Parts: sequence; structure tokens; C-alpha cells
Amino acid sequence: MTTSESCSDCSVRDQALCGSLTNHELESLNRLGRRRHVAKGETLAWAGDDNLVCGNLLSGVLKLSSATTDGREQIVGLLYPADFVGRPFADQVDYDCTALTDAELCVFPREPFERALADHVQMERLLLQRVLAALGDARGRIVSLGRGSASGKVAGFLLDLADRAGTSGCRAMPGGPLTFDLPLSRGEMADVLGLTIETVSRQMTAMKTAGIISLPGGRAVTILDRQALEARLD
Amino acid sequence: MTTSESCSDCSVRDQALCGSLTNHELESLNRLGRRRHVAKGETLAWAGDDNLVCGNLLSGVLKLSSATTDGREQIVGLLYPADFVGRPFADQVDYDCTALTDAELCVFPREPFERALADHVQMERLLLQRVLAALGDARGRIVSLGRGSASGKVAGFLLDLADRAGTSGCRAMPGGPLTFDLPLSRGEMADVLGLTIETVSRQMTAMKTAGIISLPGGRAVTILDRQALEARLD
DNA sequence: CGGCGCTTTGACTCGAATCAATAGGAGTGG
DNA sequence: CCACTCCTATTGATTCGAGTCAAAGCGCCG
Repeated sequence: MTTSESCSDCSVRDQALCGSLTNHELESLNRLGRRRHVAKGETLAWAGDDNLVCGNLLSGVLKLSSATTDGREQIVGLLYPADFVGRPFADQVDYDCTALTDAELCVFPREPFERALADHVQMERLLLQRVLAALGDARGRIVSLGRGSASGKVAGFLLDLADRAGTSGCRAMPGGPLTFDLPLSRGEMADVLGLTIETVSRQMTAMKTAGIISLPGGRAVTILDRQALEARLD
Repeated sequence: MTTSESCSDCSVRDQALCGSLTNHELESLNRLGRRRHVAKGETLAWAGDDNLVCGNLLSGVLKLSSATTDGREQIVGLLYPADFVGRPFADQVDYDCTALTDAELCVFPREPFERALADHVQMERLLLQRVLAALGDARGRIVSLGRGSASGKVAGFLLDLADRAGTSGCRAMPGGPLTFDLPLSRGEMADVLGLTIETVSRQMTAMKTAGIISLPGGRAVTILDRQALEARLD
């Protein structure tokens, strides 16, 4: 794994922040950054650490989480490829950042990156938009956590994942069955939704029994009846 | 209520975004904006509306909320003086924005404001930081909603308000009793915390009975024993 | 095969929601 | 000033859903 990979072969070249840069600008940013591979389960940064790096996620899924005093954790956000990772202008890391799957990032030391931001107004603009999107995502999660029943939360989560998988993966027919792999364990789903493992499991089997989804094995899920899923949102 | 008030007498002049501007820049922005007063209970914008304005909150408290199908609502955020209101770069309003108290804003038409942002890099930078802060706030709310017990949620909320009141109001002694007015009704507290009115009320009286707080009347609250409140967070 | 981690399933408990009634407080008008 | 209404808050009795505790089941890898 060399550190000299160029941006031209970047899998998220046109979706991530750097898409706003000219080739020449990209060149100078590229000298700042390096590729980093993280294994599934590995934690990139712990809440409270000095905030040293930020970057773009190239592949894989990360979770942002906060440990609670009772030994469990609450996941406050999930990061997918092309998402921005880290929090500029903060001295400390605010949430644990852990890989749910093997993942690859393009990381920059924070301070030079902040200087680069100032030089590339377009990039700062894109970052602003991304943070606004993250804020929208977080607020959506608030609504789901505050109001939903257990079945509503699980249904909503599956729909979120389906939409995300639907854009990249392929669906035979709009409205037809859609299969994808959950990037999380039952326990992690519980930590996202503010439920327990047992409750998540029960909801999943209830939906399977109702013929709304099927669980072909492993972490795969097939959505058989999207409308029924939407009807469960409450 | 004239619309020609100048920025020089603005109560949040040095805390809000505009604090980054020179007097000359301020002048040109001032021509864009106007003061707007909203009465308690009035809704500035409804989710789904065309997104026409943004601005700074000068005084009062606003709520951002989402109506749920069961007729209740979830409050996703509270806005205090000097906070930025609205979401640049979005075509539609994403959450209802309603005044919890009488409030005063300095509003700008969205599109000209976005252009002004581009011209004033420093202001865009400050906006970015503010949105990052809002994201942190939202994520904190996620943790509280996902994990806390009812008493933990109420205790945490009171502590938040106390900290906010503590900076502007005055506290006789650090650690000593602190009194402030709730800007929300019981029902609104319930909508913030994802609880019911009855549960919030019960938690408040339980804390009063335990000697942790007192409720002098109206919407006032006195925190008698901050440590006990912190111990209730879970 | 056997052990380990993740998931499912079951029986029971407990906390918050719900349903329902009462109390308090602000404002109005006689 | 009191009587009345309206609205918010409190309190009580009961229900219900998710948590907890406990026991299998299953898949995976050594």
C-alpha cells in the first residue's frame, strides 16, 4: 500500500470535496494527504483525543459513537464513501470513529487542511454543504429516536439503507424486491436506533414472518414489500 | 418598528456572523436585511415551504420541529440569540420554525445572502463553524434521546438550560442555587425530550420532592443541588 | 469435533404511555 | 370582588411495549 497513489484513480474523485479542485490544486492537496486503510473494528480516533486529522472516506462504512456510562454506546452517525470525516476547527475529537467494515480513507493533517480550505473557497463551500447535509441527517435521526416505536425505527432504518443501496447497487424493478447487505451487526443496529439487540432481532423476524422482508442468510436483507415497510413507520 | 435600524445598535453585533465584517461590508449587508419581530407562538416558516430567508436571531427563543403522523411533534433544535436561522443552499424549508417567546430577527433574502457569503470568506467560515456547532448539538441530543431514562433526559435538559442561563444571567455563587425561566411549556419540553407531558411533569415534581430543584412559580426553576442533578444523568 | 460469537426465542419485569380526573392560574366580564 | 372560562399542570390508576434475564440455536474457524 503506497502513499503515492494519485487522485486520478480515486474512486470518489467527483463526489468528494476534492471534486471542486482543478488538477493543479489537487496536486498540492495530494501532497498533504495520504491513503489509509483501516480494518473492520479498528477505531480511527477516540472521543477526547487530540483532533489531528480529517479526510474523505473512499470505501467502507464508519460509525461515530459515544460511550454511555452504562457500558453501551449510542451511534450518532454513519459515514459512507465520499463522506467527509472529522471536524475541522475543533481541538478535540468529539465522537469515537470506528470502521464497521474494512475501509479506506484519504486523510489530511487537520491544520494544513484548514489552511488549504481558506485557499480554496470552492472547497470550503462544498464542505459547508456537506456539514449542512450531516446536520439534516442528524436531525432526521432525532425525529426517529424521539417518536418512533421499535418497529418504526427498524423499518425506517431499513428504508434508509435500501435507498442508499438502491443508488449504487441495482434494483431489478422499481417497487420490486431489493437485496443488500447490512454493514452492521444486530448490536450495532440497536446502538443506532436506541434499542436493544433482542428488540431489533424480534422486529426483524416479525417483518420476515409478515412477508415484508426476507433474510437470505449472512447479513443480507431482501425487501419484498416496500409499501408495507413504509406503512410501519407510524 | 422601523426597518432602518443600523447594525451598530445590534444586541448581538459581536457574537453573530456579522461580527466578522468591517463596517463598510456591514453597511452593504445591512441594505439587504431587515428587522423582523415575531410574536410568541408565531411560525416563521413551515417545513416544505419555499426556502426564502435566513438570518440571525437577535432576541428570544425559536424551536425547529417536525410534525409526526400521530399529531405530535418532535423538536429537533432550539435557537438562542446570535444563532443563525435557516438553511442556505436548500430549496425547501426542512423544519417548522416557531417562536417560543416573542423574538426579534435580522433576516436576509436567501439568494442575495448566499452571494454575500461568497464575497465575504470570513463570514462563510464563521457560518461553517456555527453549522458544525449545530451538528454537535444535534448529536448530543441523539445521545440523550437514544439512551437516557426519563429522569436523565429531564436532568440533562435542565442542566443545558442552566449553563445557558448561567453565562448570560448571573449566579450568586458557583455551585450555589441558580434560578431561571423555562422558555418552554411542559408540552414543549416533552417534545424536545421525546416524552409525554405527564412524564415530564412527574420527573419535575420528583426532583422538587427530592430537594434538587424548586419551582417558585410561573415557569421559573431554581437549581438547588447541581451535583444531584448531574448524578441523575445516568 | 468443540468452542466462540452472534442471533434468535421465551418468560418475566419494569418504566413510560395512556386514560381520566383534578387542581392551579391568568384573563374576562358581570 | 367574585364567578366563570380556558389553558396548563399535576396527580392517580391502569395498560402496554420494550428491557432484562436466561436459554437455546446457528455459523464459523481452529
